[in-house]
Amino acid sequence: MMQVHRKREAGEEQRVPKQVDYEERRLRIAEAVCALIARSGMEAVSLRDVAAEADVSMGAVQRCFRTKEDMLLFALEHISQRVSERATQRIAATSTPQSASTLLSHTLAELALLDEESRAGAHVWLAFVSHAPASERLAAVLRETYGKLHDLVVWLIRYGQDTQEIPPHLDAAQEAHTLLAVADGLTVHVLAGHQSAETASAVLQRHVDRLVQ
Amino acid sequence: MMQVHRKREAGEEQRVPKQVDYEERRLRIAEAVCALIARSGMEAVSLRDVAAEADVSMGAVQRCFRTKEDMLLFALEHISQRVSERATQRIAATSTPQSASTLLSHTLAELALLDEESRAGAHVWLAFVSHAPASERLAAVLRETYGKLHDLVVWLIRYGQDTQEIPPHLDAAQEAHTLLAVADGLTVHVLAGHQSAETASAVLQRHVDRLVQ
DNA sequence: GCGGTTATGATGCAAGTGCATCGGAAAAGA
DNA sequence: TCTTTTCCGATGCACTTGCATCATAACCGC
Repeated sequence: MMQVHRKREAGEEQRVPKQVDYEERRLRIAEAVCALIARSGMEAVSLRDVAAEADVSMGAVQRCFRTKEDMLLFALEHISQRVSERATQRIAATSTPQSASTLLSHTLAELALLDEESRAGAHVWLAFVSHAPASERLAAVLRETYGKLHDLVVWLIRYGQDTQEIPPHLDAAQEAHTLLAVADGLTVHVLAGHQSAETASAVLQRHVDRLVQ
Repeated sequence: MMQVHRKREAGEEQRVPKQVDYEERRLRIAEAVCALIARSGMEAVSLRDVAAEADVSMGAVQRCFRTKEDMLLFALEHISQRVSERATQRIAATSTPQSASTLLSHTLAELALLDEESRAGAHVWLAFVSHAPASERLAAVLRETYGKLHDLVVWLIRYGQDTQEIPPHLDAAQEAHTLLAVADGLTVHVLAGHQSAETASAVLQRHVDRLVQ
């Protein structure tokens, strides 16, 4: 504990400083893991390749993470957090109150990871889902994240019901499940090349539209 | 070609017969691959483990498939075919004409791989989707299968429109995309432990119900 | 029967894996 | 300035991987 970051106080002369920011390094490695997964799948992730991708030595990777599984777990937590964060920010950032409909569709589009720069995230996410049965710890993170996202969508639906955009007789939890399922399914379809991102977001939009009627 | 199965005509005395049914062996190996993927993920699939799981020698595996990727490809084609087959059979097997609604929900439940014995299939399918970017050949199979499934659902929807169960103004292709997305999304959710198979099929059922109104 | 053909399972091999170890360099304390 | 402590990155190691090779064993037409 008490991990103070003392790095780079003085003028580090072109050499990497001795004491490095661990948190930053971890994130950097997590990004490298995601890039590798997105490029060649999860089974292509080796400590060496990760180190090379993150442009650090293998020893540094091992220092940051005790085992490979720890590293993968951190990477998953990283992108989980980023996804939830982005979604909630999208909501909180709207200074002018928007309609529940647009809020919903924007949030879900965010969650479906349809835009190009989220493609990698989609890959990583799916890779972890399909790897989950092999690691209970990964599975736990996935469950937790899904739980949070579900709660978020439920909240949005209830908000829509409060503003009378969404029929009050609908079961918010059920609708949230369906919406999340559509989003995830579209993610899969885009990733599998069955749909383009454009048609996918159109499908999503239409589904939300039908909900608000 | 002209691969006649002459195996096991005489009384094979406890020793494996010399000429073996290749097709059967391939299938057996494919099953072993699926079992391994379902149990421990795709990166746990090694030729040795597959051979052990299928209870054949490693040489036999190498004889059946020139490379590991060929093996995986065959396994994917195998389960793809099984999934489509099961779905179409579900439709064709109904001697008494059923309502489009029940046909749709049954077919989609089949495609969502929700029942317990399809769990492994779901795993395998998802593993391949997340592995697809690393192998164009796998991706091609996925696209083709998704295309077929999409056509199937479109056909069902049009059928429902013919029988006036489904409003004629709906775009069958679009609805099919949504339905498939819901099915796949639910597959993901069940696999990730976010939903139980029961709630998932309830969600699916409700979605179909709303379609037919 | 019997050579010829073919399938078989064991073994070899180079490359790659995750992880442990270690010499030495930088920071801290005197 | 000199020890001490911390920490980094390279190397080593035991193991697994996918694939190639090979002697052997079973079937075939003759």
